Amino acid sequence: MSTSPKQALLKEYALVAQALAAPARLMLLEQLAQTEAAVETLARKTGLTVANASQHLQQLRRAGLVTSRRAGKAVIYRLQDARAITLMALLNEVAEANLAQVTDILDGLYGGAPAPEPITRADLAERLAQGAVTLLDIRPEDEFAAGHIPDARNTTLADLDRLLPTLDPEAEIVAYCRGPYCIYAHQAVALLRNRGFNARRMDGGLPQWREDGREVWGGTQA
Amino acid sequence: MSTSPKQALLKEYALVAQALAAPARLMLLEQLAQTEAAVETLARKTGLTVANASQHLQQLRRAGLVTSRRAGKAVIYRLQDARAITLMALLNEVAEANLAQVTDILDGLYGGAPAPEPITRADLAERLAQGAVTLLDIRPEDEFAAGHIPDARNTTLADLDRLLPTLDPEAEIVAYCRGPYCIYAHQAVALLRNRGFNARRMDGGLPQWREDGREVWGGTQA
DNA sequence: TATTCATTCAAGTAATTACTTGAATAATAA
DNA sequence: TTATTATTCAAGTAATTACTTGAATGAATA
Repeated sequence: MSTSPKQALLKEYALVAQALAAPARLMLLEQLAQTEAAVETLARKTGLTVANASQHLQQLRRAGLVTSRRAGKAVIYRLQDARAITLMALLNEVAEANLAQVTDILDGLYGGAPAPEPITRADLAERLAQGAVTLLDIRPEDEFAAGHIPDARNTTLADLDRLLPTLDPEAEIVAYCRGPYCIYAHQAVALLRNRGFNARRMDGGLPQWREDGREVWGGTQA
Repeated sequence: MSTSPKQALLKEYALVAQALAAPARLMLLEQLAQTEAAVETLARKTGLTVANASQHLQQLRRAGLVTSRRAGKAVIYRLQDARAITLMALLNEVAEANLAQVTDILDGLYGGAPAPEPITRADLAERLAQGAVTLLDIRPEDEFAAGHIPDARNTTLADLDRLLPTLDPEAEIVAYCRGPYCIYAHQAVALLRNRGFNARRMDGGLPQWREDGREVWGGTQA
């Protein structure tokens, strides 16, 4: 009886925010926003040790953001609350709008030039329907396989050079990757613009496209 | 050059989440969502020491959520990014949806009965237009003066008893306070229902009503 | 049953965080 | 100028956090 209900509630809300307050956990959530996955997979993708990833995932679970189930020897984690995606996007928006460091880093990806405005998902959907864009999915093959925007071509950054000769120099190119934290799409756009292509980034990534309720090809995520 | 751009960006996003990850700072933000205020005022309202409040406010400023300006001897803090209000509401939603402790505490406010469903702001606006509801603003007088929902009557919890005889026992009563973290409205509704009144809580508080773009009376907040 | 593999637990360390106290700064008023 | 008031700064302490390492658990396979 030492804490008031108000104090107790605030502590719970802070617990949710706390879960989002470490780079390691943001990486894990970004990964889980693509598709559910086992601990070992998540650890490998994020560069964390397995024990460390496990502990972070448990913290996310305590905050109600993810759940887990056993599948044989493995434990599969998945997003429990879709609001996690919205929360992550908001953190990104607040940081981009108010923190000079963030715009500096993003400009740095374009060699110091200001980052070009992204195309909105609504505009992209329209231009895709007209067949007016070449869409590139800059994520590892397994994430592409687990779900991607219709008609997107999958390539990693490393393989992008090889793809260049097959791209129409006149066409509009749009690149996307995991979401607002992912810099692959930025890097792809920077490279393409350097080679004279008309390239832009999609605002957000696949999780946001999915959240919009738009069509997704591949995968079986509920 | 020891950190990649990705790492650096994640650290900034985590900084924003970190700002929300302490009960003290959530209280300050809740207060700032009512109206801008000086450090001493915020410290008094939240029960923090002045030095401690000042330090928390500086942390919120570093995260880009608030700004400050000098006004004579005082320093006035105010919300810098309206997304802070959305973020706080989302933390509340995630916690209510997924953390058993939270529903337990909320039910506790009603003596163990499940917390009654709140009325949405849209529904409330409609019923207010019909003159079909008595609306109670359960916040301190100064916050009411700084802005409130049209036609609301201001009362503190302590004074509610005295107000009871003037309330129509047949009328529908709606109570609201500071926002999703504020429990005054819960407590007022619990008391009113105990006395046989037909009372409900409004979903969210004044900041959410304002965010909706609805009319607000009093105050001069931009 | 014993072995293997994936995950979690437990203990330890270094770093960070919240809060306190008292002094320093900044603007106003006497 | 000196005094007053509001805020910030600086230093110290206790508590918490992230990460590592190695052992323990749980489920599947040989």
